Amino acid sequence: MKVLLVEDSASLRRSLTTGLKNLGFTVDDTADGSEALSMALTGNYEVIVLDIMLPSIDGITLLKTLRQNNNDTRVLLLSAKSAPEDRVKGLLAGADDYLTKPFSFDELHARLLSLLRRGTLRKNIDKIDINGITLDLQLKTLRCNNKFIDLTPNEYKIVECMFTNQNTIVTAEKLSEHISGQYDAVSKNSIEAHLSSARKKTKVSGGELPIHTKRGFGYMISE
Amino acid sequence: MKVLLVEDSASLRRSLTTGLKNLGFTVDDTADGSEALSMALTGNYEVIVLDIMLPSIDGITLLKTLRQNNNDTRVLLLSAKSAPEDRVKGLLAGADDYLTKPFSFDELHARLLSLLRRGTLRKNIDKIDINGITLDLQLKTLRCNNKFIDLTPNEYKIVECMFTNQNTIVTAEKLSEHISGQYDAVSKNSIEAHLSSARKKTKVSGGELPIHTKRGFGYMISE
DNA sequence: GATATACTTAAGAACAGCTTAAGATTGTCT
DNA sequence: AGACAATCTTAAGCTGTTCTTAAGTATATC
Repeated sequence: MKVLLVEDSASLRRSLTTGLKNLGFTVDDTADGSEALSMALTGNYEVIVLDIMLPSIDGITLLKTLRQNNNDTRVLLLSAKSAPEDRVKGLLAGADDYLTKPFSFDELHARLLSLLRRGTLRKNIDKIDINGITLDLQLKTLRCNNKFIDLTPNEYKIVECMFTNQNTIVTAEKLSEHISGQYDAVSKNSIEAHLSSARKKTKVSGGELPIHTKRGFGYMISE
Repeated sequence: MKVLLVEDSASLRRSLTTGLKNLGFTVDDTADGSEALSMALTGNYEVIVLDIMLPSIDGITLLKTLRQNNNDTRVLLLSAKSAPEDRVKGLLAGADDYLTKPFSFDELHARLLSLLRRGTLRKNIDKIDINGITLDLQLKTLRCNNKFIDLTPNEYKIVECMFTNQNTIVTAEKLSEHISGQYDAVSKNSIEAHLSSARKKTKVSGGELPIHTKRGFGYMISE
């Protein structure tokens, strides 16, 4: 698991490097912005931990340049600023997560793991295929045996949420939130009804929706 | 916003207490470790500011005990030592942040705010392996010899509680509370039945649950 | 070996999830 | 605005699973 650490404080850089190496990561590090950029573009890293304050090129500019070059390595920004507008600016520039100094090493570790776990990259993937059932995120449709399956908006959102969260248990509450944007706006029974309908439609087309019920816990797509 | 301040120096304790109260926090304070522990377990605090050097129980031990009791109140450690290994030790024991004496009051303030703001991420371990039996906290499942063992919700919760409290005797009452969230909602016999079933299921998969009965006291996972 | 404690099993009660259909809501078209 | 279609929500019945209880069996400790 290759990590690039870009941080200009020598002591912090050193302690993070050793900490991450102890956890089994392969770590390259640099203090310099322009060096970091060339490393990022060529080094094939899983994650970049990027400080905003840097000599030669600042972190935000570096990140933007990276994204303009269609590089979608996941980036975790480090910053001394905690103002919400800075956070927003960082995320708009294409950061995947944001951590404010001072932070605990454990928190950095936790966030790195969560970034690495996120199977799907931020950049526009447009199709997800699972066992011959294809979800087209652009066309908002499901395909199976070359037949298009028409889903209603809520049915689609349920399937989308499941397809983008493989190997994770997704609770009914989470699906509800994904549908409406608010907590608990859509009842559990309503979700059951939508899912039931979506399953039926795929069955009619000769397929089977790979969404499995983990009774008592939620739903899951595995493998 | 309730804060528990644990600090044995009377003058520092007094000045921090008044300072925090002026900032609008509700502050309880104590100089004694064992008193602090009982307060922490019952007082429902948002944050605990904890000095390491204390009479009766030291801060690290206190913190570990707290975490063993599944209490995940955020903890900011105070220490006179600045050596990185002390910092690491504190964070490993379950601290959320670490501050070295001497510190400015503004810095304490800033860190408290940052602790309160962030959703506690410390609990992000997702797998626990004991003697070849792996508990997956994400997938809510148990693995053994590469076979998945499906547990019912209550069986899972019992195993989870035991796996996250190694080297500690866990009473039936505690398991009951972990299952239901309330005191004494699930009978002892019911827990025995669930545990029996979980043990049977692992045996069928060719393994053995490492949960041992401490007759008269409760259950324990050792080593 | 007696006794208390823990384990196992089986049966009924309670519950979670699925399905269907009916009523409510929303949006669109004339 | 009113009518119509599509979609969403809710309720009710059904099924299979899980939980609890209780009675019988096993086991540790004295």
